[in-house]
Amino acid sequence: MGKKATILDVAKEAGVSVATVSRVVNKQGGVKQETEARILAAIEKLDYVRNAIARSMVRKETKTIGVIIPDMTNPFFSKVISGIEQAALNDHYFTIISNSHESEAREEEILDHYLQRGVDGLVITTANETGHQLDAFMKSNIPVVAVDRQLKQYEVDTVLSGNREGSFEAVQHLIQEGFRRIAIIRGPQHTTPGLERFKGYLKALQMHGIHMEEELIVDGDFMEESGYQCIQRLYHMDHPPDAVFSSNNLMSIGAVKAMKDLNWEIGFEVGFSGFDDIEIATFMEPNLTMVSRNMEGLGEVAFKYLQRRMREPDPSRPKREYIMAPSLIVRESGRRLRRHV
Amino acid sequence: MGKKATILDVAKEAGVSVATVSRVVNKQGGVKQETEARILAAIEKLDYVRNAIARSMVRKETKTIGVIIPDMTNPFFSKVISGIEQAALNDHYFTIISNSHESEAREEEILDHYLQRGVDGLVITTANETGHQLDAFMKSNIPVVAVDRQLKQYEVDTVLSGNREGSFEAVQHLIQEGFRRIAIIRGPQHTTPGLERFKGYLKALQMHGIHMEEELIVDGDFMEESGYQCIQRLYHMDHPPDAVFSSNNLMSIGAVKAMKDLNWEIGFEVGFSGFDDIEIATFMEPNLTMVSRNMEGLGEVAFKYLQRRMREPDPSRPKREYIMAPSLIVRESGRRLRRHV
DNA sequence: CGTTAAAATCTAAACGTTTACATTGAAGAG
DNA sequence: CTCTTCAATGTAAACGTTTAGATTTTAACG
Repeated sequence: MGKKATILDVAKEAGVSVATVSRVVNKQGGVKQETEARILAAIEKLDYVRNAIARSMVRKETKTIGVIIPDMTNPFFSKVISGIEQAALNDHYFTIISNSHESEAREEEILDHYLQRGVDGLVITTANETGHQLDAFMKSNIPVVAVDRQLKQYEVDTVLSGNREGSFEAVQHLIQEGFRRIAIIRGPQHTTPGLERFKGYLKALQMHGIHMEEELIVDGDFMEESGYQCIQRLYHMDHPPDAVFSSNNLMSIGAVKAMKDLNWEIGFEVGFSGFDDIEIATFMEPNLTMVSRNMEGLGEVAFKYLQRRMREPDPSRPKREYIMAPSLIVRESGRRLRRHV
Repeated sequence: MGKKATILDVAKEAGVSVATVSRVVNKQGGVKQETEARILAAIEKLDYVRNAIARSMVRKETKTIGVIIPDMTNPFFSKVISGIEQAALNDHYFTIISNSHESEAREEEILDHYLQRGVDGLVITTANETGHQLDAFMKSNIPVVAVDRQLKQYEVDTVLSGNREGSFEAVQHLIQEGFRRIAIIRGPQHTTPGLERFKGYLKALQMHGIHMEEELIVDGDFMEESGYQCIQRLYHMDHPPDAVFSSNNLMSIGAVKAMKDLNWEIGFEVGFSGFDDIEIATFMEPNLTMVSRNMEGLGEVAFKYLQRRMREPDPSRPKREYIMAPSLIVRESGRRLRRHV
């Protein structure tokens, strides 16, 4: 196993200059058939493969985009990433992915790495929407798009889902089915999804003339365990709610687990709906009414936005905001069920 | 926004040579306190950030590893990747991830990209265990480790789970609970997990003197839909099985869905167990007995193996094989339940 | 055959680092 | 005062491409 063949080796082998080889490798045309054939043969013979690093060096582009999300183990993010990666690869871009674990420090570390590495673009679901962690990044004029959360300090394209609309529908559905004392398990209020979904909840109550009760609002952190805890809390209240809306997938899982453990029967004793569909939704008895969204689609749009910025860099072009409408999948958990005795 | 500052700009600003700057940036020592301070100041002033591309160019390493898996939307893989990424980032390596969608063509495309990009190592769950898709890759002496599937044509480190042991235990458990006509939904037999899990099934039958029935062996492709179809087929047989073992997570989901649709009551009419735990396992009534494994751990080990090869390249060092033992989580679906009438 | 235009090819600089080796200056030894 | 040593720093080549501009070849035409 000798050294790797370079473009110079190929040039020598084919008896031409490196420029000519470069032209055929890049399919730029302007090379005689015969010469091209000779070069192709040399490439084949020497197992030449073009060094993308050297190429990036002179072209000043890496054909790589960075993606930072809190946790790719969350099905929502893994699907979003999958959408991004798919769209990117079709456009011959690579995707570097890192988990921030919701840690701002980790996020900055990753950003610094990305900066050194020189990604052509960045997709981020930030751990902190109001922070300044992107200062250095912005200075270098690398396009950024925010997904699912906003970047309040910066003017960047953003791809969101209709958080407010989604939770509004889910809660309204509970109301229409006759539930009145509806609790919400909120997500962190300093995040867009957390806050907006709460607003949707409020709006639904208001539109139907239902008085909001402070004690029916409990706070989780978008993780499973907190969903579990919140249900425990609600169940043991003096006047438990007659329905619960959960603000995200992981908390819904925890919530449902708790209800099962408490034998708090969904549909019969308590109504339920939640944001983001989960695998278990269709398996439960009764099955669960959920807000569903096209996660892969979200990722695709994010890449499309990024792509545009990468192709036509123009910092003065105003930022765009894309909001993808979610849909409510009505199943049974939002209905008032009565047991046939 | 002017051009980015280079090491030369910093050198000029600080009134030293690029070599000295390089030395402080790389913390190599041998630089006078005072000089270092001046250089640090210049770096600060110019917002200098070292260009990793140029660095890679001369160091001939990219500090990047490539990961190819069939589908990161599958919770198993997303967890494995998460483990890899975590371990890699701790060691200051980046992780490039691509989905092959079980397509060999896609896989080769990705490999080619990785080759050009020059990853320092590769972790792969290959779409085709007997193919020659890595020929080009191997020529360049880049370390490779296979995860969850083997690379039959190549001598590479491999990280697997105890597929045979896992399914053996799961099936044995069914037997011990009194089931006799146990069907298996197999995965593709040209993959290690597919084949080995089948072998575990056979071994369990054999050890307990149970005669294997051809018709109880049905083939899926590790995807949800095939699990659904297989159950349909089994249910409508003249003599349906009294228990079913499913070879992977996605097929288990499909299987359970089908059983629900058919009203084929798990635990009462039919026993069930499956390889890889799934979220819904604990929510079902009865809940499901499953083989569970430490997926993040699998990823971590994969990186460790890769790391060793990257650090101490020695093609003659024999390949290693790590097999992580799974554990059976006994719940109710593997028991014979009787309804209290 | 000479001229010209177009096509094909070549030359060499540039990209931003790292690093082997060279140089400088100062301290210490004799 | 000269020689040696060592620490600090500098010089320049190398990494493997791309590409603008220069040069050569070919084809076309009269």
